[in-house]
Amino acid sequence: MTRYILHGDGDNFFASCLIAKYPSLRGKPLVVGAERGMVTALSIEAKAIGLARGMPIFEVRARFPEAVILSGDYKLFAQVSRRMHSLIEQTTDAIEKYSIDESFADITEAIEKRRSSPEIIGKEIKERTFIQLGIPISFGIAPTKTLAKLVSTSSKPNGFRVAMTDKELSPILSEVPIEKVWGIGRRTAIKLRARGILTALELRDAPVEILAHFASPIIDIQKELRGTIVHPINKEGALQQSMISSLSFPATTDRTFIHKEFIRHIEHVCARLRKHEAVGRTFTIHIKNSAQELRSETCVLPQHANTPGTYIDHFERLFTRLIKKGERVRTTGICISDIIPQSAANTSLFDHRDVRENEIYATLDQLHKRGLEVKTGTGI
DNA sequence: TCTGGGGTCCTAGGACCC
DNA sequence: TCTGGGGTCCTAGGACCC
Repeated sequence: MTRYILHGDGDNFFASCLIAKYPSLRGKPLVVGAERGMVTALSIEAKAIGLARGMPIFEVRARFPEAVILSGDYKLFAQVSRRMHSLIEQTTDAIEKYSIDESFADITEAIEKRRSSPEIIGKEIKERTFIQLGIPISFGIAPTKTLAKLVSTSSKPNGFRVAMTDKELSPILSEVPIEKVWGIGRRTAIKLRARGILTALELRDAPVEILAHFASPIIDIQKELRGTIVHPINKEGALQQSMISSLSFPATTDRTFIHKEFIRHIEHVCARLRKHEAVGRTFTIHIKNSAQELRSETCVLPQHANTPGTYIDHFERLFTRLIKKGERVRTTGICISDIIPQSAANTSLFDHRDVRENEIYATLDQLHKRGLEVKTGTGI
């Protein structure tokens, strides 16, 4: 049975949030990203004068003195994001928060229950979010997530569009270059183009023989473009599969500094694990050097854990293997995966030190919750 | 000890997304 | 064009077991 899938996507989300909070910014060429030294978001006016994402901030200052340059306010963005999500949730609980400024929702039941239409229900959501949040969000309604994303994008800026039939969808798909289709990146686009597939419409209508040369994700995308759901709505609730912390700095060969950065990453991710009452087991550390090469080392812990001491024990071995003498390092990062709920971990296997460490960190987390700043060292 | 086949975990990296 | 931080999923070789 055909479903009505809604996709909501904030327009220039970071810039729009800041404009909603500081109305005096409205109409100005606003650039967000001062804290990273790089443009991460732009207002419409900033795009109009030729600014683009990824541009270094020093270049913006030099070439566009009229631009207003701000740092991102990630607490504000997260807050607006949560509200956007909960406003859609008033219509259906079959909702997936896909990213900070995007949500998918299945509004089929809402339409049936109220004997209504996708146009009416969708418009309601659109108006509700615009009035409550004061930021433009574009919405698209189509039979699958892949199609809904293309439809919402085609409706920008501040748009709303329903496209359920071939007749409605084909003209939209014919305007979409192949690399703009969700899941098709630069590499795959090159291969598809080599076989004469240039648009979303051409991918939808491509014969099986041609797609046989490609891996299954492409076949899935084609199904979605044809209106068959391959990627269902993922409701909230599941734990993340991995947690990452990484940070860049001016390239250095200072091993002590690099080491300290890693320890901070470990403490950071462990704190997040504990916040989610989760534990992880697969531990990867990575660096990027001045030649932009990315290298990593991985190990699997004997048991799941969420306190720094356990990770630091294994970290020393990985660190020695990873860092070459005299290498100029500009990014360090760690990733903890194989994440499961703490309750599902076999705590009876914890050794005594783990138990002790867990108690200590539980106390620290409690203090932290009460707003007391607690500085931890490098684990126990 | 080698020969063979099959399964699973570990590890490193790639491609893609926002 | 790889700027930057946080994610997902897939692949392929090697280790190790039966």
